[in-house]
Amino acid sequence: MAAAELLDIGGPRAVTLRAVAERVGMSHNAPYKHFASKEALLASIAARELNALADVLAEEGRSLEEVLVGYVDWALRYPNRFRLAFGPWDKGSPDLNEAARLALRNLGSAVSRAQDKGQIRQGDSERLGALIQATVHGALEMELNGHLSSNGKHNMNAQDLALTLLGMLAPSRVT
Amino acid sequence: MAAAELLDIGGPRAVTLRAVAERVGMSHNAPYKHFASKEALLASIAARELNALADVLAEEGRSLEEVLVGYVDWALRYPNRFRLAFGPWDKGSPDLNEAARLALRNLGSAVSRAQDKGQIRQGDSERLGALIQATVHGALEMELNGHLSSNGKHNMNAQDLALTLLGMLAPSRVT
DNA sequence: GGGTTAGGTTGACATTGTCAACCTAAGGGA
DNA sequence: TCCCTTAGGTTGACAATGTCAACCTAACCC
Repeated sequence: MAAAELLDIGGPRAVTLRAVAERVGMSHNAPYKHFASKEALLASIAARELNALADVLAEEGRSLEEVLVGYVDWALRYPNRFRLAFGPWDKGSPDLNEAARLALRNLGSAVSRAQDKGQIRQGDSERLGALIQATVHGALEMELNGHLSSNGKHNMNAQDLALTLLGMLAPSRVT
Repeated sequence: MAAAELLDIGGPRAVTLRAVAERVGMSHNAPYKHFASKEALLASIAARELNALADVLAEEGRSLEEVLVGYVDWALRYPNRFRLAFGPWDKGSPDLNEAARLALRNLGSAVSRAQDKGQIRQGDSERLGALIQATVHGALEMELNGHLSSNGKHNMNAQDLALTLLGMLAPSRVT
């Protein structure tokens, strides 16, 4: 997808319908033969990215820790794709919402697996999964927006925070 | 600030230089006498909002739990201000970064106070603070973007997740 | 009193999303 | 075989928007 490349190179501002059209060697209105609007185009690549992310998260044989690190790596490598995929979607297209749900569900199942293996404490796995999602998501957003490094002396990063949370979720010996 | 009102009413798309100017009863170029660019205007209201948030977080006599709930309430009441304040700032203006640091520092001191009172476990307070920040931030963003309610059966919300995290950070009895 | 300047105005321009009208070639039924 | 639909593409136009330049005016200071 040409739009995703533009997004990677020049950020969201560079993703203009005309630039996308030119990049594919077509006239400025060609995109409208494939997408109803710019919003639709963006939603399309967002869904694409979310599905790719879901695949990564679903790879078998990975521990929860590895899954989280993979997630963080992906987001840091493609910050703009990450922001687009999880950004605000006024009228979420059905497949976009579906992809988001799938990605989060795959993360949730990794959490369940970790619980089964006794790596993190028992309890409402759905809530635990949401908690981990929120933390990783927030840590990523803060790191990407520079709200983490500017914070304290030892510059923290999203991966640190994710693993810290995992440590705190370790099964407490007595509680 | 007229821009903030436009932001509340019509979302980010409604915040246009010309609309702001018209709302103040001036010509379409008047804003340039006060702000160098639209970016600068947005950064200005973002800094304003962050300072207001910092004040709320700094109110004395509030427990960490109350501080977090206040934070969540503010973000949910003014979603667009929240997104703008913590959004990506390419070239962060100095006062904007300063305001962000202040808000986060106030949250951090609330964390330290909670540690002193024995409400949450000891340990690197800076890291714990960042962890809480990340979780609340991520939970808010997910709730605002509809990634939380669409997730599971019991519809979770940001406040739930924040309080859940606090519960997990309670001092473990034996560890 | 004259000049500087903060604040405001009008006019213009490039960019960008979007709509409308037109075109063309592929294919499918009559 | 011929017509007709249609997917995909093109050009031209338009409104909205950020931004620049030029001009204007009143206040204020030396």
